[in-house]
Amino acid sequence: MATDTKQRILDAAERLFADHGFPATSMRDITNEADVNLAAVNYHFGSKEALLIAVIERTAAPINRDRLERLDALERDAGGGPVDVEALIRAFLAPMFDRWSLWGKSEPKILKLVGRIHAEVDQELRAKFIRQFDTVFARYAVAFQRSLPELQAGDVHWRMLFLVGSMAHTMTWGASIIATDRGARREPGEILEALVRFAADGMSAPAPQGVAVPAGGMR
Amino acid sequence: MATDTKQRILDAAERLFADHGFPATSMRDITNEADVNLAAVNYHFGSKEALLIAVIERTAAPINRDRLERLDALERDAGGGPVDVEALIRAFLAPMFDRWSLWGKSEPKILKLVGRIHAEVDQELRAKFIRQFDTVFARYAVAFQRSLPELQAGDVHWRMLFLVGSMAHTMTWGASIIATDRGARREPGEILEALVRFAADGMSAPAPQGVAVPAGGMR
DNA sequence: GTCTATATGCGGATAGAC
DNA sequence: GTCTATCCGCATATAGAC
Repeated sequence: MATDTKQRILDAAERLFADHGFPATSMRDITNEADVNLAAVNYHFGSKEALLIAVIERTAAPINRDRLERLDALERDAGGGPVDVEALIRAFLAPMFDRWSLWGKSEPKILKLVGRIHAEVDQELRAKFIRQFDTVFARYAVAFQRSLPELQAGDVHWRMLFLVGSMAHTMTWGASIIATDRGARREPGEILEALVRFAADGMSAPAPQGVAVPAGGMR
Repeated sequence: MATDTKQRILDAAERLFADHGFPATSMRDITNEADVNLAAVNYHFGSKEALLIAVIERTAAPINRDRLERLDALERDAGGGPVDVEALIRAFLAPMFDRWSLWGKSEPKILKLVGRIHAEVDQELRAKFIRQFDTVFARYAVAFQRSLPELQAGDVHWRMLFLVGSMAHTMTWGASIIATDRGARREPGEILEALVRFAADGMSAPAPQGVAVPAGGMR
């Protein structure tokens, strides 16, 4: 069963990379967990790094495709006009939370891993598969700019960085918070809505006053 | 020069841990960078892990002390009443950004590392020095709850997670964005204010409607 | 396709001379 | 306190039998 072996390796790698990170996970860890032979990884994928890329591809690619499709739909409906900021944020975030929901009770390792990708991986390696994310980021940046015309492009970028940070951190640590913190138990859908609310108000906050204040406020 | 050797090891470790992460950085990398002997690390610190803790202590401890002092001051001024949310957020964030400013033009490796700590480090290791952060988090959670009484405690926790995520991500990736993205160049103080604005509006967003809505809004 | 056995190198840590 | 030399285990990767 060749495909089964490949799948089991991918599943195990996903779990372990998510829990311990890429550098801290050895191929022996992976092959033990997957209950396959050590040599199987190199046979099927070529190298540990190639395995990581395969894992990422399997998980991140559909999410990013989904993000772009939702953005397309929103822009089509808006007919060239600005899209509602909250809808924009939801379109960006929902593809990740949807997959969390799909996993039901079990921990969303996929997302923890995707969260890690944003935060952990070394710059050079990151660049290899962040290409697709950069495309998504750029498309959304344009859309946000159109919906928030009073903001400078740089301000939009920074606020999007804040948004991505909230998302990545939530994906990485959200599950363990749910596990430990009694009163903070929430369904993925509720967390999504909480984050959408938080980010929508943050994104729509008034633009920073430049150096040239119209006199009155300062001093 | 014994103390000099210790300092150089700490400086080099800080740089390398920040850039490549803890597991991916070898002691040989560190001692080469610091231009000291390989054995010096174990002589002065005992182990690689103990070195990481020493690095963290040197950087994170003052930041967290600062956070608590600012919170004390705010609560003293408020005389038992609720503290302004924006002031609360600024008190939490400013200690990190202040240190960024202190570094002037050079990259704030310290902060990138602190950002990584929140995102990368393995749960068990993390627990060792996150104690102090947990204290800070808990104190601020109480203060936020008092300032946002319409929110449930769990909602406050989640929003604080979003806030921490924005901060950590900004610390980890902010410098490289400044370096690459022309129009996004900002002073640390400006980024702080941008993040305060973003998070203050996010934190103060309306509470999520529970299941029992007073009829009228939905449908 | 899957296995065992092994090549080869890097990892953290230490012994012991100076 | 600082150095060299070295232990020893684990890392990735591969050769070659089945």
